[in-house]
Amino acid sequence: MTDNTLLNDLQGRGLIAQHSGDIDTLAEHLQPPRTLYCGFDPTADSLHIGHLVPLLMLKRFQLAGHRPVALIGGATGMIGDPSFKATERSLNTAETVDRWIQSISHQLSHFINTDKTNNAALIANNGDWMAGMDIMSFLRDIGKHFSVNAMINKESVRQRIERPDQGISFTEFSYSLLQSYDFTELNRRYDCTLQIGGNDQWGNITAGIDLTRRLNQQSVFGITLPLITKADGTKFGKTESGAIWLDPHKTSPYGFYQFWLNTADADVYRFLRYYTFLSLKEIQQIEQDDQQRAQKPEAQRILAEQMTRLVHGDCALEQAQRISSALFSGQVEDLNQAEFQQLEQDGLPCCEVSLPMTLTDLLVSSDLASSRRQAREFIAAGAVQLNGVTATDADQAITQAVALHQRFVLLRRGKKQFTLACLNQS
RNA sequence: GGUGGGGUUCCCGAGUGGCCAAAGGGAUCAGACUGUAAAUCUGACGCGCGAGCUUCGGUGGUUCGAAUCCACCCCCCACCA
Repeated sequence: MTDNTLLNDLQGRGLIAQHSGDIDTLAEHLQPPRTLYCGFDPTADSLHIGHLVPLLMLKRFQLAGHRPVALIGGATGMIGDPSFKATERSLNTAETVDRWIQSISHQLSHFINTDKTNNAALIANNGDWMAGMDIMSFLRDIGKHFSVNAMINKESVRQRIERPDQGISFTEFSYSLLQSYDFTELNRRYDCTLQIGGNDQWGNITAGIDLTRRLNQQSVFGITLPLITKADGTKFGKTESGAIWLDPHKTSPYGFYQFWLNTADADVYRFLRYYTFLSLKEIQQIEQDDQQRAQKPEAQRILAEQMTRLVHGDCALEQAQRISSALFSGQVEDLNQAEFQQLEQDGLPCCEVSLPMTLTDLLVSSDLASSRRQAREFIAAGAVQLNGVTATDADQAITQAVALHQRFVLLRRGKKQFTLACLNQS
Protein backbone atom coordinates (compact mmCIF):
# COMPACT_ATOMS: atom_id res chain seq x y z
CA MET A 1 0.00 0.00 0.00
CA THR A 2 1.02 3.54 -0.60
CA ASP A 3 1.01 6.28 1.98
CA ASN A 4 -1.05 8.58 -0.19
CA THR A 5 -4.48 9.11 1.38
CA LEU A 6 -6.18 10.06 -1.84
CA LEU A 7 -4.80 7.11 -3.77
CA ASN A 8 -5.68 4.75 -0.96
CA ASP A 9 -9.24 5.97 -0.96
CA LEU A 10 -9.53 5.73 -4.74
CA GLN A 11 -8.18 2.22 -4.72
CA GLY A 12 -10.55 1.27 -1.94
CA ARG A 13 -13.44 2.53 -4.01
CA GLY A 14 -12.29 0.54 -6.99
CA LEU A 15 -11.91 3.74 -8.96
CA ILE A 16 -8.52 2.94 -10.41
CA ALA A 17 -8.54 0.55 -13.31
CA GLN A 18 -5.07 1.16 -14.66
CA HIS A 19 -2.30 3.61 -13.97
CA SER A 20 1.00 4.39 -15.60
CA GLY A 21 4.24 3.50 -13.93
CA ASP A 22 4.32 1.90 -10.51
CA ILE A 23 2.00 2.97 -7.75
CA ASP A 24 4.71 4.25 -5.43
CA THR A 25 6.13 6.61 -8.00
CA LEU A 26 2.62 7.85 -8.65
CA ALA A 27 1.91 8.25 -4.95
CA GLU A 28 5.11 10.16 -4.51
CA HIS A 29 4.27 12.40 -7.41
CA LEU A 30 0.79 13.12 -6.15
CA GLN A 31 1.75 15.48 -3.38
CA PRO A 32 -0.60 18.42 -3.71
CA PRO A 33 -0.86 20.64 -5.51
CA ARG A 34 -0.55 18.93 -8.87
CA THR A 35 -2.50 19.77 -12.00
CA LEU A 36 -4.51 17.03 -13.66
CA TYR A 37 -6.98 16.94 -16.50
CA CYS A 38 -9.78 14.98 -18.03
CA GLY A 39 -11.24 15.54 -21.46
CA PHE A 40 -14.93 15.77 -22.29
CA ASP A 41 -15.86 15.74 -25.94
CA PRO A 42 -19.00 17.59 -26.95
CA THR A 43 -21.05 14.76 -28.42
CA ALA A 44 -24.42 16.08 -27.25
CA ASP A 45 -25.86 19.19 -25.66
CA SER A 46 -25.47 17.75 -22.18
CA LEU A 47 -23.26 15.47 -20.19
CA HIS A 48 -24.79 12.23 -18.96
CA ILE A 49 -24.12 10.00 -16.01
CA GLY A 50 -21.41 8.19 -17.93
CA HIS A 51 -19.38 11.37 -17.63
CA LEU A 52 -20.02 11.62 -13.94
CA VAL A 53 -17.38 9.22 -12.68
CA PRO A 54 -14.42 11.04 -14.25
CA LEU A 55 -15.96 14.39 -13.43
CA LEU A 56 -16.37 13.48 -9.79
CA MET A 57 -12.87 12.10 -9.88
CA LEU A 58 -11.64 15.58 -10.77
CA LYS A 59 -13.58 16.84 -7.80
CA ARG A 60 -12.01 14.21 -5.55
CA PHE A 61 -8.59 15.39 -6.62
CA GLN A 62 -9.58 18.99 -6.07
CA LEU A 63 -10.82 18.21 -2.58
CA ALA A 64 -7.44 16.64 -1.93
CA GLY A 65 -5.75 19.89 -2.87
CA HIS A 66 -4.98 19.37 -6.54
CA ARG A 67 -5.91 21.59 -9.43
CA PRO A 68 -8.29 20.03 -11.96
CA VAL A 69 -8.60 21.02 -15.58
CA ALA A 70 -11.75 20.02 -17.38
CA LEU A 71 -10.84 20.02 -21.03
CA ILE A 72 -13.64 20.43 -23.50
CA GLY A 73 -12.88 18.78 -26.78
CA GLY A 74 -13.81 21.57 -29.15
CA ALA A 75 -11.30 20.13 -31.61
CA THR A 76 -11.49 16.44 -30.79
CA GLY A 77 -15.29 16.63 -30.78
CA MET A 78 -15.11 17.62 -34.44
CA ILE A 79 -13.26 14.38 -35.20
CA GLY A 80 -14.81 11.64 -33.08
CA ASP A 81 -12.94 9.18 -30.89
CA PRO A 82 -12.85 5.73 -32.51
CA SER A 83 -11.77 3.95 -29.30
CA PHE A 84 -13.83 0.78 -28.93
CA LYS A 85 -16.49 2.15 -31.22
CA ALA A 86 -17.81 -0.43 -33.61
CA THR A 87 -18.53 1.92 -36.46
CA GLU A 88 -17.40 5.19 -37.95
CA ARG A 89 -19.48 8.07 -36.73
CA SER A 90 -20.92 10.89 -38.77
CA LEU A 91 -19.45 14.31 -38.27
CA ASN A 92 -21.31 17.15 -36.62
CA THR A 93 -21.26 20.65 -37.98
CA ALA A 94 -19.11 23.31 -36.35
CA GLU A 95 -22.18 25.25 -35.27
CA THR A 96 -23.66 22.24 -33.54
CA VAL A 97 -20.43 21.45 -31.75
CA ASP A 98 -20.09 25.09 -30.71
CA ARG A 99 -23.52 25.02 -29.17
CA TRP A 100 -22.71 21.83 -27.32
CA ILE A 101 -19.44 23.29 -26.03
CA GLN A 102 -21.35 26.13 -24.46
CA SER A 103 -23.82 24.00 -22.58
CA ILE A 104 -21.26 21.45 -21.49
CA SER A 105 -18.80 23.97 -20.13
CA HIS A 106 -21.64 25.44 -18.16
CA GLN A 107 -22.41 22.04 -16.65
CA LEU A 108 -18.80 21.27 -15.86
CA SER A 109 -18.46 24.38 -13.76
CA HIS A 110 -21.13 23.06 -11.39
CA PHE A 111 -19.00 20.17 -10.30
CA ILE A 112 -15.56 21.56 -9.89
CA ASN A 113 -14.85 24.75 -8.05
CA THR A 114 -13.59 27.45 -10.38
CA ASP A 115 -13.60 30.19 -7.76
CA LYS A 116 -10.34 31.86 -7.16
CA THR A 117 -8.87 29.58 -4.58
CA ASN A 118 -5.29 28.51 -4.80
CA ASN A 119 -6.30 25.34 -6.58
CA ALA A 120 -9.15 26.71 -8.63
CA ALA A 121 -10.35 24.47 -11.42
CA LEU A 122 -9.88 25.48 -15.02
CA ILE A 123 -12.11 24.82 -17.95
CA ALA A 124 -10.13 24.73 -21.16
CA ASN A 125 -10.93 23.99 -24.77
CA ASN A 126 -8.53 22.19 -27.05
CA GLY A 127 -10.00 24.09 -29.95
CA ASP A 128 -7.93 27.00 -28.62
CA TRP A 129 -4.69 25.39 -29.67
CA MET A 130 -5.78 22.95 -32.34
CA ALA A 131 -7.63 25.49 -34.45
CA GLY A 132 -4.50 27.46 -35.13
CA MET A 133 -2.35 24.50 -35.98
CA ASP A 134 -1.33 24.14 -39.60
CA ILE A 135 -1.12 20.81 -41.32
CA MET A 136 2.65 20.93 -41.78
CA SER A 137 3.33 21.46 -38.10
CA PHE A 138 0.88 18.74 -37.29
CA LEU A 139 2.45 16.19 -39.57
CA ARG A 140 6.07 17.13 -38.94
CA ASP A 141 6.06 18.03 -35.26
CA ILE A 142 3.42 15.68 -33.92
CA GLY A 143 2.76 13.00 -36.49
CA LYS A 144 6.43 12.11 -36.73
CA HIS A 145 6.35 10.80 -33.18
CA PHE A 146 3.63 8.27 -33.88
CA SER A 147 4.15 4.87 -35.37
CA VAL A 148 1.30 3.62 -37.49
CA ASN A 149 2.53 0.12 -36.75
CA ALA A 150 1.90 0.71 -33.07
CA MET A 151 -1.38 2.50 -33.64
CA ILE A 152 -2.99 -0.28 -35.63
CA ASN A 153 -2.02 -2.74 -32.95
CA LYS A 154 -4.04 -0.93 -30.31
CA GLU A 155 -6.91 -2.87 -28.85
CA SER A 156 -9.12 0.20 -29.09
CA VAL A 157 -9.19 0.17 -32.87
CA ARG A 158 -8.80 -3.54 -33.38
CA GLN A 159 -12.35 -4.32 -34.33
CA ARG A 160 -12.31 -1.51 -36.84
CA ILE A 161 -9.18 -2.86 -38.45
CA GLU A 162 -9.95 -6.55 -38.27
CA ARG A 163 -13.64 -6.84 -38.89
CA PRO A 164 -14.21 -7.46 -42.57
CA ASP A 165 -17.28 -5.27 -42.75
CA GLN A 166 -15.91 -2.26 -40.91
CA GLY A 167 -13.35 0.38 -41.61
CA ILE A 168 -11.82 3.42 -40.03
CA SER A 169 -11.23 6.72 -41.72
CA PHE A 170 -8.00 8.62 -41.46
CA THR A 171 -9.96 11.28 -39.59
CA GLU A 172 -10.86 9.02 -36.71
CA PHE A 173 -7.56 7.24 -36.85
CA SER A 174 -5.88 10.58 -36.18
CA TYR A 175 -7.93 11.23 -33.09
CA SER A 176 -5.32 9.76 -30.79
CA LEU A 177 -2.76 12.28 -32.03
CA LEU A 178 -4.98 15.19 -31.11
CA GLN A 179 -5.65 13.89 -27.64
CA SER A 180 -1.98 13.15 -27.13
CA TYR A 181 -1.10 16.67 -28.09
CA ASP A 182 -3.67 18.00 -25.63
CA PHE A 183 -1.75 16.44 -22.80
CA THR A 184 1.52 17.89 -24.07
CA GLU A 185 -0.02 21.33 -24.45
CA LEU A 186 -1.66 21.28 -21.03
CA ASN A 187 1.62 20.18 -19.57
CA ARG A 188 3.35 23.10 -21.23
CA ARG A 189 0.72 25.66 -20.31
CA TYR A 190 -0.31 24.60 -16.84
CA ASP A 191 2.30 22.09 -15.76
CA CYS A 192 -0.37 19.42 -15.94
CA THR A 193 1.16 16.08 -15.06
CA LEU A 194 -1.75 13.66 -14.83
CA GLN A 195 -4.53 12.67 -17.16
CA ILE A 196 -7.50 10.69 -16.03
CA GLY A 197 -10.21 9.12 -18.15
CA GLY A 198 -12.34 6.06 -18.70
CA ASN A 199 -10.57 2.78 -19.18
CA ASP A 200 -11.34 2.99 -22.89
CA GLN A 201 -9.00 5.99 -22.95
CA TRP A 202 -5.96 4.03 -21.86
CA GLY A 203 -4.48 3.94 -25.34
CA ASN A 204 -4.97 7.66 -25.88
CA ILE A 205 -3.58 8.49 -22.46
CA THR A 206 -0.41 6.47 -22.81
CA ALA A 207 0.11 7.99 -26.24
CA GLY A 208 -0.12 11.41 -24.61
CA ILE A 209 2.38 10.42 -21.94
CA ASP A 210 4.84 9.35 -24.63
CA LEU A 211 4.36 12.46 -26.70
CA THR A 212 4.83 14.73 -23.69
CA ARG A 213 8.04 13.00 -22.80
CA ARG A 214 9.31 13.47 -26.31
CA LEU A 215 8.23 17.02 -26.90
CA ASN A 216 8.52 18.47 -23.39
CA GLN A 217 10.99 16.08 -21.80
CA GLN A 218 8.53 15.77 -18.95
CA SER A 219 7.42 12.63 -17.28
CA VAL A 220 3.69 12.65 -16.77
CA PHE A 221 1.14 10.14 -15.51
CA GLY A 222 -2.15 8.55 -16.39
CA ILE A 223 -4.93 6.90 -14.45
CA THR A 224 -7.97 5.24 -15.92
CA LEU A 225 -11.26 4.64 -14.19
CA PRO A 226 -13.15 1.41 -14.46
CA LEU A 227 -15.87 0.94 -16.98
CA ILE A 228 -19.10 1.00 -15.03
CA THR A 229 -20.79 -2.33 -15.44
CA LYS A 230 -24.00 -3.81 -14.16
CA ALA A 231 -24.32 -7.21 -12.60
CA ASP A 232 -26.95 -8.28 -15.11
CA GLY A 233 -24.68 -7.44 -18.02
CA THR A 234 -26.79 -4.66 -19.50
CA LYS A 235 -25.29 -1.31 -20.32
CA PHE A 236 -25.09 1.11 -17.46
CA GLY A 237 -26.63 4.54 -17.74
CA LYS A 238 -29.25 3.79 -20.32
CA THR A 239 -32.91 3.23 -19.82
CA GLU A 240 -35.59 2.35 -22.31
CA SER A 241 -35.97 6.05 -22.98
CA GLY A 242 -32.28 6.70 -23.52
CA ALA A 243 -29.38 8.12 -21.57
CA ILE A 244 -29.68 9.66 -18.13
CA TRP A 245 -28.65 13.27 -18.67
CA LEU A 246 -27.37 15.76 -16.18
CA ASP A 247 -29.42 18.50 -17.78
CA PRO A 248 -32.70 18.71 -15.80
CA HIS A 249 -34.56 19.62 -18.96
CA LYS A 250 -33.48 16.37 -20.60
CA THR A 251 -33.81 14.12 -17.56
CA SER A 252 -35.97 15.56 -14.82
CA PRO A 253 -34.68 15.42 -11.25
CA TYR A 254 -37.57 13.05 -10.60
CA GLY A 255 -36.46 10.74 -13.41
CA PHE A 256 -32.89 11.06 -12.21
CA TYR A 257 -33.86 10.15 -8.66
CA GLN A 258 -35.89 7.20 -9.88
CA PHE A 259 -32.99 5.97 -11.99
CA TRP A 260 -30.75 5.61 -8.97
CA LEU A 261 -33.54 4.25 -6.82
CA ASN A 262 -33.94 1.40 -9.27
CA THR A 263 -30.33 0.27 -8.96
CA ALA A 264 -30.04 -3.50 -8.54
CA ASP A 265 -28.98 -4.84 -5.16
CA ALA A 266 -25.99 -6.44 -6.82
CA ASP A 267 -24.72 -3.04 -7.96
CA VAL A 268 -25.77 -0.57 -5.33
CA TYR A 269 -22.86 -0.70 -2.87
CA ARG A 270 -20.35 -0.54 -5.69
CA PHE A 271 -22.14 2.49 -7.10
CA LEU A 272 -22.12 4.15 -3.71
CA ARG A 273 -18.34 3.83 -3.76
CA TYR A 274 -18.00 5.03 -7.34
CA TYR A 275 -20.39 7.93 -7.27
CA THR A 276 -20.85 9.34 -3.81
CA PHE A 277 -18.58 11.20 -1.45
CA LEU A 278 -19.66 9.05 1.48
CA SER A 279 -16.61 7.54 3.10
CA LEU A 280 -15.78 3.91 2.58
CA LYS A 281 -16.52 3.37 6.22
CA GLU A 282 -20.00 4.86 5.95
CA ILE A 283 -20.75 2.76 2.90
CA GLN A 284 -19.63 -0.37 4.65
CA GLN A 285 -21.93 0.49 7.52
CA ILE A 286 -24.88 0.89 5.16
CA GLU A 287 -24.20 -2.50 3.66
CA GLN A 288 -23.95 -4.12 7.05
CA ASP A 289 -27.20 -2.55 8.23
CA ASP A 290 -29.00 -3.73 5.11
CA GLN A 291 -27.79 -7.25 5.60
CA GLN A 292 -28.86 -7.36 9.21
CA ARG A 293 -32.29 -6.02 8.44
CA ALA A 294 -32.68 -8.66 5.71
CA GLN A 295 -35.49 -6.68 4.12
CA LYS A 296 -35.64 -4.17 1.37
CA PRO A 297 -32.24 -2.42 1.44
CA GLU A 298 -31.81 1.25 2.26
CA ALA A 299 -28.82 1.66 -0.03
CA GLN A 300 -30.81 2.57 -3.13
CA ARG A 301 -32.59 5.37 -1.33
CA ILE A 302 -29.33 6.73 0.01
CA LEU A 303 -27.69 6.54 -3.39
CA ALA A 304 -30.62 8.28 -5.06
CA GLU A 305 -30.59 11.02 -2.44
CA GLN A 306 -26.88 11.58 -2.64
CA MET A 307 -26.81 11.71 -6.41
CA THR A 308 -29.88 13.88 -6.88
CA ARG A 309 -28.60 16.34 -4.30
CA LEU A 310 -25.16 16.39 -5.85
CA VAL A 311 -26.36 16.99 -9.39
CA HIS A 312 -29.59 18.94 -8.92
CA GLY A 313 -29.46 20.34 -5.40
CA ASP A 314 -31.50 20.04 -2.24
CA CYS A 315 -34.60 21.67 -3.59
CA ALA A 316 -34.84 19.38 -6.60
CA LEU A 317 -34.24 16.37 -4.39
CA GLU A 318 -37.15 17.36 -2.23
CA GLN A 319 -39.37 17.70 -5.27
CA ALA A 320 -38.31 14.35 -6.63
CA GLN A 321 -39.08 12.71 -3.33
CA ARG A 322 -42.42 14.44 -3.08
CA ILE A 323 -43.49 13.15 -6.48
CA SER A 324 -42.18 9.69 -5.75
CA SER A 325 -44.07 9.30 -2.52
CA ALA A 326 -47.29 10.70 -3.96
CA LEU A 327 -47.19 8.39 -6.94
CA PHE A 328 -46.06 5.18 -5.36
CA SER A 329 -48.15 5.44 -2.23
CA GLY A 330 -51.23 5.35 -4.44
CA GLN A 331 -52.91 7.99 -2.29
CA VAL A 332 -53.55 10.34 -5.16
CA GLU A 333 -57.09 11.28 -4.20
CA ASP A 334 -55.65 12.85 -1.05
CA LEU A 335 -53.65 15.36 -3.02
CA ASN A 336 -55.09 18.83 -3.15
CA GLN A 337 -55.16 21.00 -6.20
CA ALA A 338 -52.03 22.91 -5.27
CA GLU A 339 -50.18 19.66 -4.79
CA PHE A 340 -51.18 18.48 -8.23
CA GLN A 341 -49.90 21.69 -9.70
CA GLN A 342 -46.74 21.16 -7.72
CA LEU A 343 -46.27 17.74 -9.30
CA GLU A 344 -46.57 19.37 -12.65
CA GLN A 345 -43.87 21.88 -11.76
CA ASP A 346 -41.68 19.25 -10.17
CA GLY A 347 -41.20 17.45 -13.44
CA LEU A 348 -43.81 14.71 -13.50
CA PRO A 349 -44.57 14.05 -17.16
CA CYS A 350 -47.74 15.92 -18.02
CA CYS A 351 -50.00 16.43 -20.96
CA GLU A 352 -52.89 18.71 -21.74
CA VAL A 353 -55.94 17.07 -23.23
CA SER A 354 -59.23 18.32 -24.56
CA LEU A 355 -62.47 16.49 -23.99
CA PRO A 356 -64.28 14.51 -25.15
CA MET A 357 -62.03 11.52 -25.25
CA THR A 358 -61.97 7.88 -24.30
CA LEU A 359 -59.46 6.19 -22.05
CA THR A 360 -57.80 4.63 -25.09
CA ASP A 361 -57.35 8.03 -26.69
CA LEU A 362 -56.01 9.41 -23.46
CA LEU A 363 -53.31 6.76 -23.21
CA VAL A 364 -52.20 7.56 -26.72
CA SER A 365 -52.16 11.31 -26.30
CA SER A 366 -50.28 11.01 -23.04
CA ASP A 367 -47.63 8.89 -24.77
CA LEU A 368 -48.16 6.02 -22.36
CA ALA A 369 -49.16 3.92 -25.34
CA SER A 370 -47.75 4.31 -28.82
CA SER A 371 -50.93 3.26 -30.58
CA ARG A 372 -54.55 2.65 -29.81
CA ARG A 373 -54.03 -1.05 -30.27
CA GLN A 374 -51.31 -1.02 -27.67
CA ALA A 375 -53.48 1.04 -25.34
CA ARG A 376 -56.18 -1.61 -25.54
CA GLU A 377 -53.67 -4.31 -24.79
CA PHE A 378 -52.47 -2.50 -21.71
CA ILE A 379 -56.00 -2.05 -20.46
CA ALA A 380 -56.86 -5.67 -21.15
CA ALA A 381 -53.77 -6.76 -19.24
CA GLY A 382 -54.80 -4.70 -16.24
CA ALA A 383 -51.75 -2.50 -16.61
CA VAL A 384 -53.52 0.84 -16.52
CA GLN A 385 -54.54 2.76 -13.44
CA LEU A 386 -56.62 5.87 -13.47
CA ASN A 387 -56.23 7.94 -10.33
CA GLY A 388 -55.03 4.87 -8.49
CA VAL A 389 -57.79 2.55 -9.67
CA THR A 390 -57.21 -0.18 -12.23
CA ALA A 391 -59.12 0.58 -15.41
CA THR A 392 -60.96 -2.15 -17.27
CA ASP A 393 -63.00 -0.38 -19.91
CA ALA A 394 -61.04 0.81 -22.92
CA ASP A 395 -63.94 2.91 -24.14
CA GLN A 396 -64.55 4.62 -20.83
CA ALA A 397 -65.25 8.27 -21.41
CA ILE A 398 -62.92 10.70 -19.70
CA THR A 399 -64.98 13.42 -18.09
CA GLN A 400 -64.54 16.08 -15.48
CA ALA A 401 -66.37 13.77 -13.13
CA VAL A 402 -63.59 11.22 -13.48
CA ALA A 403 -60.93 13.84 -12.90
CA LEU A 404 -59.80 14.93 -9.48
CA HIS A 405 -60.57 18.58 -8.83
CA GLN A 406 -62.36 18.35 -12.19
CA ARG A 407 -59.03 18.68 -13.91
CA PHE A 408 -56.39 16.10 -13.04
CA VAL A 409 -56.21 12.52 -14.20
CA LEU A 410 -53.22 10.61 -12.97
CA LEU A 411 -52.45 7.78 -15.34
CA ARG A 412 -50.25 4.88 -14.51
CA ARG A 413 -49.11 2.28 -16.98
CA GLY A 414 -47.36 -0.69 -15.48
CA LYS A 415 -45.50 -0.20 -12.25
CA LYS A 416 -43.45 2.86 -12.93
CA GLN A 417 -44.82 4.94 -15.76
CA PHE A 418 -46.89 7.90 -14.66
CA THR A 419 -48.33 10.82 -16.55
CA LEU A 420 -50.53 13.58 -15.25
CA ALA A 421 -53.22 14.53 -17.72
CA CYS A 422 -54.68 18.00 -17.26
CA LEU A 423 -58.09 18.46 -18.80
CA ASN A 424 -58.50 21.56 -20.86
CA GLN A 425 -61.28 23.68 -19.47
CA SER A 426 -62.44 24.94 -22.84
C1' G B 1 -11.83 5.23 -61.08
C1' G B 2 -11.93 -0.48 -61.12
C1' U B 3 -13.46 -5.18 -58.83
C1' G B 4 -16.26 -7.66 -55.30
C1' G B 5 -19.86 -7.62 -51.11
C1' G B 6 -23.92 -5.11 -49.02
C1' G B 7 -28.54 -1.72 -47.66
C1' U B 8 -35.04 -6.09 -44.56
C1' U B 9 -39.66 -3.97 -39.36
C1' C B 10 -35.68 -0.52 -32.64
C1' C B 11 -30.79 -3.67 -33.30
C1' C B 12 -28.61 -8.25 -35.26
C1' G B 13 -30.31 -11.31 -38.94
C1' A B 14 -33.35 -15.18 -42.20
C1' G B 15 -36.09 -14.59 -46.45
C1' U B 16 -34.41 -14.97 -53.93
C1' G B 17 -41.97 -14.43 -57.42
C1' G B 18 -47.72 -16.11 -54.20
C1' C B 19 -47.93 -20.17 -48.08
C1' C B 20 -44.69 -12.65 -45.98
C1' A B 21 -46.53 -7.86 -41.73
C1' A B 22 -42.01 -10.97 -43.17
C1' A B 23 -38.21 -16.97 -39.43
C1' G B 24 -34.86 -16.72 -35.29
C1' G B 25 -32.30 -13.95 -31.59
C1' G B 26 -31.63 -9.49 -28.80
C1' A B 27 -33.75 -5.13 -26.87
C1' U B 28 -38.30 -3.13 -25.15
C1' C B 29 -43.22 -3.27 -22.89
C1' A B 30 -47.05 -5.69 -19.93
C1' G B 31 -48.99 -9.61 -16.51
C1' A B 32 -47.89 -13.22 -12.44
C1' C B 33 -44.28 -13.55 -8.26
C1' U B 34 -41.85 -9.32 -5.50
C1' G B 35 -39.13 -4.77 -2.56
C1' U B 36 -40.83 0.79 -7.74
C1' A B 37 -35.00 -5.34 -6.81
C1' A B 38 -32.95 -10.02 -9.09
C1' A B 39 -34.29 -14.69 -11.14
C1' U B 40 -38.29 -17.30 -13.40
C1' C B 41 -42.85 -18.15 -16.14
C1' U B 42 -46.67 -16.03 -19.58
C1' G B 43 -48.09 -12.63 -23.24
C1' A B 44 -47.44 -8.34 -26.62
C1' C B 45 -44.19 -6.17 -29.92
C1' G B 46 -46.15 -1.72 -38.19
C1' C B 47 -51.27 0.78 -38.20
C1' G B 48 -56.58 -0.23 -37.78
C1' C B 49 -62.45 -2.39 -33.42
C1' G B 50 -62.71 -4.70 -38.04
C1' A B 51 -62.90 -5.76 -43.37
C1' G B 52 -58.34 -4.20 -44.33
C1' C B 53 -54.20 -0.71 -44.98
C1' U B 54 -48.97 0.87 -45.23
C1' U B 55 -43.69 -1.39 -44.99
C1' C B 56 -38.25 -4.55 -46.78
C1' G B 57 -32.36 2.24 -49.52
C1' G B 58 -34.95 5.53 -53.78
C1' U B 59 -37.57 5.94 -58.45
C1' G B 60 -39.60 3.62 -62.47
C1' G B 61 -40.73 -1.15 -64.90
C1' U B 62 -42.05 -6.60 -65.77
C1' U B 63 -46.09 -9.66 -63.68
C1' C B 64 -52.74 -11.58 -62.14
C1' G B 65 -49.13 -11.11 -58.02
C1' A B 66 -42.48 -8.42 -56.00
C1' A B 67 -38.75 -7.72 -49.99
C1' U B 68 -37.73 -11.27 -53.85
C1' C B 69 -37.01 -10.25 -61.26
C1' C B 70 -35.25 -5.85 -64.60
C1' A B 71 -33.35 -0.59 -65.29
C1' C B 72 -31.44 3.68 -63.41
C1' C B 73 -30.05 6.29 -59.07
C1' C B 74 -28.42 7.05 -53.78
C1' C B 75 -25.65 5.21 -49.60
C1' C B 76 -22.15 1.76 -46.90
C1' C B 77 -17.95 -1.70 -46.76
C1' A B 78 -13.56 -4.43 -48.46
C1' C B 79 -9.73 -4.92 -51.86
C1' C B 80 -7.04 -2.88 -56.03
C1' A B 81 -5.43 1.52 -58.64
